[in-house]
Amino acid sequence: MNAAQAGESLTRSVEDYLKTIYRLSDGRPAATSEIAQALDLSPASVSGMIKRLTEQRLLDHAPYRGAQLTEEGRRVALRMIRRHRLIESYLVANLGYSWDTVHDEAERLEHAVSDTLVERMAAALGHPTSDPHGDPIPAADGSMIEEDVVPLSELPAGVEFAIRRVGAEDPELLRHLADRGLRPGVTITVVSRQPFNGPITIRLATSEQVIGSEVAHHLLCAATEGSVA
Amino acid sequence: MNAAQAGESLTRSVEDYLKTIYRLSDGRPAATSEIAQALDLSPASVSGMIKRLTEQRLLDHAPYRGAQLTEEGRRVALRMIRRHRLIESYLVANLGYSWDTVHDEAERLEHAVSDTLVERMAAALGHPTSDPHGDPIPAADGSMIEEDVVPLSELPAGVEFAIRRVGAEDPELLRHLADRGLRPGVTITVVSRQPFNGPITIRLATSEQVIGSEVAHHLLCAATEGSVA
DNA sequence: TCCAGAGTTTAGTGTTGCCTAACTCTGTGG
DNA sequence: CCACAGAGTTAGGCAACACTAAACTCTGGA
Repeated sequence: MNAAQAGESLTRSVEDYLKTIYRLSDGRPAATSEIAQALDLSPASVSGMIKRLTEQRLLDHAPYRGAQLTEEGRRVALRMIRRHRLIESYLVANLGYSWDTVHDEAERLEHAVSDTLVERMAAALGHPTSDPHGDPIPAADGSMIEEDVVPLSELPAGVEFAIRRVGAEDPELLRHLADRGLRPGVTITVVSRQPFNGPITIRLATSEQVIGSEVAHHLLCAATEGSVA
Repeated sequence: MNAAQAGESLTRSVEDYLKTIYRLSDGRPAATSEIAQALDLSPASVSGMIKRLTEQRLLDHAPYRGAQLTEEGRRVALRMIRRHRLIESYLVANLGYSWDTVHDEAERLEHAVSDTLVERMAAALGHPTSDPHGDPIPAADGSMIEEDVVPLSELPAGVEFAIRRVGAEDPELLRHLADRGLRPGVTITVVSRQPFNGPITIRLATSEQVIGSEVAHHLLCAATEGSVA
């Protein structure tokens, strides 16, 4: 018997740790210092929590080797991500939030909503598969389809692509992008690119834009249906 | 400078204490044991919290004499009650909740939502003044109009009244009432009443019902427009 | 291969908020 | 008018989580 299956509610802290470790682990274990930085805590605090979570079988941990989610830990993390993204979607669709302001609200609500409420919101939205930033919403069973995407900064010129996801939370950046019509679903073509990470010129349906490479990094794209496979 | 004005967030516990003490105080201070019973905590824990809240100027407390909200404490309590009732209203109106299931969900959400979200929900509902149970929703400035009501158990026979509020949280009782069409807004007339707290017969628009005095206690009524003042 | 610095863990504290056990106060009945 | 039941408080613990300071371990470069 483990904590989550026993229906014991995990604390907000625990949920945040697991979510963060999920985000940081890309196959490899997450380093203590990485986690500390992401959560704005001291490494010592993280070390302590890692120990507790390892005892609860939510993490696997070898000292000095970083931490990795167990199957159960991953389950919890994906549940939190599902909640977060569905809440963001709901707030944008029904309560007048814009994509640059939903994050903080969802961050708090994700720890408070019941499964029932999450599923009601999902149903009200027609069971969406991605959130306002284009990030995929894990299914209730924990499965998630991660589309292959390429940062706009690495796109070849002259080929049509669609923006799929915007990998950013910073409200200012998000507003900057929204002002320029750069959102998931929008079709773009790189016209030209300057060397040394210089600005990139792209064509949208009705305009041309010049954007910096920093910004272009956050625009994750995939080939459109119509383009060459 | 006090805690709430400084924008420091109060803990969930503190918010619950203040809300409970508001509910229990009817002019008089709330007894430690009353609070303990309401929150399902030991009297010792409550004593400790009362001390801390008194230091924070959220309560006035004379040892062995119970606790009372300060102006600031009342402000916090009313804010929580506003949140709770608006959340309940929103969930019932927009997310398929029924009045017997909303309480627990609202109980958790009220601590997590931002003022922005609460006000968006209020706006989406058209700024309602009462929740699904008929309880008045405090205004954003903390003002609340408490209508004078009389329990159905004490109503005179033969005069038309309207159910205004249902003073109960118990889901079973709420379902029992809903099944019989006994909700806020419904017009009723007491037909007869048996002595010794016996059952009461009431007439509704299209039916007659016999209800126990226990249940009748929770149905809070007021004279209808049309009836004699 | 060794060692310096980066990274990690341990040790010791503080806060919140809960508990039980033991004590103290209050008010009422005899 | 005083003792005693019961309400209220204090004392002492514990668990979760955070911190700083100090000790330890790992690794890469000379």
